Amino acid sequence: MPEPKSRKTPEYRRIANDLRAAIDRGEYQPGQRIPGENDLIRKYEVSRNTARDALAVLRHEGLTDTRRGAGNFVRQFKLIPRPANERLSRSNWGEGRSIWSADMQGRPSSEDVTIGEIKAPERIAGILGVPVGGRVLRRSRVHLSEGRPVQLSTSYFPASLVAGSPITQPDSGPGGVYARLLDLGHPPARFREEVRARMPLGEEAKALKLAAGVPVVHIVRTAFEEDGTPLEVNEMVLDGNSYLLQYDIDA
Amino acid sequence: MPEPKSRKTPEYRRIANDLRAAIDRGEYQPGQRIPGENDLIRKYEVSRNTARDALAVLRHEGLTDTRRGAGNFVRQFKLIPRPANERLSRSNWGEGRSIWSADMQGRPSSEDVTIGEIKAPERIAGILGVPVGGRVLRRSRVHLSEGRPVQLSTSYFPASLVAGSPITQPDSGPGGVYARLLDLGHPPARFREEVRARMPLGEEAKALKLAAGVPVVHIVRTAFEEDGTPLEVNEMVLDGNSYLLQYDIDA
DNA sequence: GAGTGGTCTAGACCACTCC
DNA sequence: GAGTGGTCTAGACCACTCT
Repeated sequence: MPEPKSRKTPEYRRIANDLRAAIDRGEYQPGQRIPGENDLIRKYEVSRNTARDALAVLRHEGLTDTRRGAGNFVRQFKLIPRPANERLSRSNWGEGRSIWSADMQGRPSSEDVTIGEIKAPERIAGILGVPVGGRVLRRSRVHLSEGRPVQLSTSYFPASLVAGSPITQPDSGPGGVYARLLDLGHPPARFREEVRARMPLGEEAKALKLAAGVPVVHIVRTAFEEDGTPLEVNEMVLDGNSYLLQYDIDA
Repeated sequence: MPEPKSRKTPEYRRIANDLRAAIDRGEYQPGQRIPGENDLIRKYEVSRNTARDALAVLRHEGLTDTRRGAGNFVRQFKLIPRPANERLSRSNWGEGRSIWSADMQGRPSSEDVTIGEIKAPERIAGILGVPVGGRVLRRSRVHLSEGRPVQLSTSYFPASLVAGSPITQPDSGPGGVYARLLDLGHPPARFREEVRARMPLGEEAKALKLAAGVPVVHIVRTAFEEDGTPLEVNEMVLDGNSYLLQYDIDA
């Protein structure tokens, strides 16, 4: 067979490298099936576990999807642009469009909205500037794109700030929660987003139907009033392969 | 796709869940060793591969590091803050501090700086507005934090723009390349960063010494002149577990 | 029904660290 | 040297898809 580039590269990695190179060369297009376990067993004369290990490398790199009973398929990445600055500009939410619908080009959708008052978790209390255990309103939702769950979002507000407002209702009305904060006399003036990449927890992987080897983007957004008072903390977990985050910055 | 948890969770997942729960409960602190293959074989009376599969789950979730001959250890996350807006403000690079040293609180370090003129790759040409195959200057470097490689960075400039300037030299001088663009009469006025999360390619994993199951953050930053002319494209690949990206946004 | 991947067992030899 | 994880073999039964 081909020359080992290094005596000590394990067989399963060499096989994985072969397959990856073939994908990069375009021999297997997105959505197409690549050779399966039995193909690799025959071609490379290895045991089943070694063939499996090779395929697992690609799966964990996020290059392929594995479908039981069918095979391994080159994954396709279609990115959802997420222009943070436009999304959060007052001219956007100030005029009856919600942040999320702006995202989806007029095809808003979310499900499993759950709302309730809870005792502030420590990290949220710290950001919102309320006592640990103080009351906060929690709004949780799953956002869909083309029927697929792509984002988990949980917002926290000081309970006293939003009591009795539509923010406590599943449908927060035109312009979303930021427009309602404006109605309450507390328009958000600045936002800060803190972004991390990590692997999903088991629950997140399930809720977002993530394939193995797909990282998530974890965003914590804080909305501030003009005077610097924090109004809302929004924790989001996005399918890392599906999103392209865009930020505009002035020099 | 949906998990048939109704009945049977595979044994290796149950073991992984047990271990994860113990880590979450704090029974194993960051840096501490968790039970190894042999421990699991004895405790759960499973074969070695099943025990290995359980440990692999945690490794691929990024929760543990595996050290050959030593064991599996709870990973510790120390985040490097990366405040994008401050980093890129003119008051920062305009006064002799480089973007990177601002990052590192006065402990700049980078290695393997490679500079050369190349023919513009397609995606770069498209952003910079130069013909495909046109000449661009490429500056590549590896950034270190505490001796550890944490970021790969490759910048592209239209070759004609920067010819003869210190930007073509390994040491671009005080304030870095943005200060030099100012000297050339083309100060950057706006930046756009496009952020994605994905699993590292083999080369990236090696260059950043990434453990298995650690995603990378892929950032493409474009610097624009006041009139919207693109001046530079900087492609960065960051250790996803090490960075906390911070963006400030006005409503 | 044939083929696929998911899980699991019970061995083996090796390279590495130092519990 | 004992213990650890890395790689590999050669079987097995199962659940699932339909290549």
